[in-house]
Amino acid sequence: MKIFNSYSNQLEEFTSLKENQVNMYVCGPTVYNYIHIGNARPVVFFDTVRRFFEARGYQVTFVSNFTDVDDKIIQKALDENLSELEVSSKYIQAFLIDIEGLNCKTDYLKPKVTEYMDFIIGFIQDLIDKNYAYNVDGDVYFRVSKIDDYGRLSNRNIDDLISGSRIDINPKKESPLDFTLWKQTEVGINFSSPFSQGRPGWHTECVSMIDDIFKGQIDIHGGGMDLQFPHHENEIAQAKALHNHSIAKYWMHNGRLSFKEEKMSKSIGNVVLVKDVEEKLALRFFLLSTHYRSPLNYDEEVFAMYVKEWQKLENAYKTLFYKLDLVKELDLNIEIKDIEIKNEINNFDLAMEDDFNTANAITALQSLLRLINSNLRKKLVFTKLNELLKALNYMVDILGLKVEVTPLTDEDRSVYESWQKARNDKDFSLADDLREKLTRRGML
RNA sequence: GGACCCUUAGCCAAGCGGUAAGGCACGGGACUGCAACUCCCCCACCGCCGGUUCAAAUCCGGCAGGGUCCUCCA
Repeated sequence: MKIFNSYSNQLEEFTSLKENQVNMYVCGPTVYNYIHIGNARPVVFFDTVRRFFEARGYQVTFVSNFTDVDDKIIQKALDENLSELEVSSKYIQAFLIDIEGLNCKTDYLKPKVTEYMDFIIGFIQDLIDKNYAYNVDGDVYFRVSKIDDYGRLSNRNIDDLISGSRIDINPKKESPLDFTLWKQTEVGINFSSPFSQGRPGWHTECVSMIDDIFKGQIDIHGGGMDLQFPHHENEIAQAKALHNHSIAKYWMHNGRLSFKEEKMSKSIGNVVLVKDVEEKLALRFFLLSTHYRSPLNYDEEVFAMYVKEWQKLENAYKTLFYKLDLVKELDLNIEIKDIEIKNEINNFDLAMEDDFNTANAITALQSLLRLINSNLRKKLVFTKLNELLKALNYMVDILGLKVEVTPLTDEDRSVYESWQKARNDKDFSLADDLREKLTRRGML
């Protein structure tokens, strides 16, 4: 399996640090609002990565944090006259509902900054003790100059960064490149520490959590391309300072999602919230339709195409499943022997192994759908149909596009028979009633 | 000012030196009580100009258009 490693800037063969085990961490949301579809891209993508590793038999430990200490949360709390904790827990709930709708697994570790304060403070103290950080009037900064290959992950050199500076220089910092580990403040939620009353900087939370949870280097650290600099660069700097490693063996970054070629942002007013999207799994389909490192552009017409794609998948899945269940021929444990079907699975796997090329994996899925549909209109061969269903389940589980079906009851079966009979008898008004019933049941 | 990326048919999108996958839409067939679903066929010389090569969408250079980032926040 090949993964594009942002740290080395090239495609690398994947080998896990521990056999059959994948430890991965993905930067999670700052919980001060509902998430938009751009926020959903990394969530859906890395959920798919996880699913693929699991399908490959790896034991995956998946961690993604909630940033629940942050200026925006404080602002929101002030605006709505709530506590920061009330704000963050509201949006954590909302986040989990949203991603569940996108069929993302939610059984992962979800550390929160508020629950990690002691550890974060200890982590910062270690940096100070090792002389990688310094305290100026209660603010603690990281001394970037002590890290020799700072900029490696995001591919930039320090001189460019300094000369390219457009922001007023903070006179407290030794160097404009230094970043905040702890900020002294009594505004909003704050904590006591040996440095001052205040709160931690954003860049230090993920690395602290990884340190505590995994106790060492992890396999994969993921997040949006926009986090590469400075956030991930700064995380690496801290890990290098304390542990002399780059946190993760593989760094993965997904491309941004834009809206009609524009950045999706609240100031432009073009935000599409996940909770407002009706066809959630069509959204998942859409998000996986382009390779994860490429930019992805959303607009209603393009999305409508994927709604159609999703429905096509749904139709084929249901028809196949119910055709088999109708005659009690479902066999979910069948072994796939058919060459043609094996071939599609192989194409699917090759695509996923190629740096998670979901676009090509979807092509294999579509090809399988064509095979399914054409077999459904031929004389039914149950072994073949069961093999097709098994293959479909395999792909759809990995992509997280699972279609909901419920096993039929004998009553369902008799309604179906009556429908067939009515059609044969040319009793079309009865047939239409029954068809309506079957459609509502999801069988047609 | 600096760093970097993208440009493939009406639309979405693979491709990474060997002669353009797939999907949607369109058009033509088929299936069908009506409808939906579905099936088959058809549909591009890859932004422009030059270069390298036996061979380029794929490599190099220039031009045009679009986008991202640059020690503030995520």
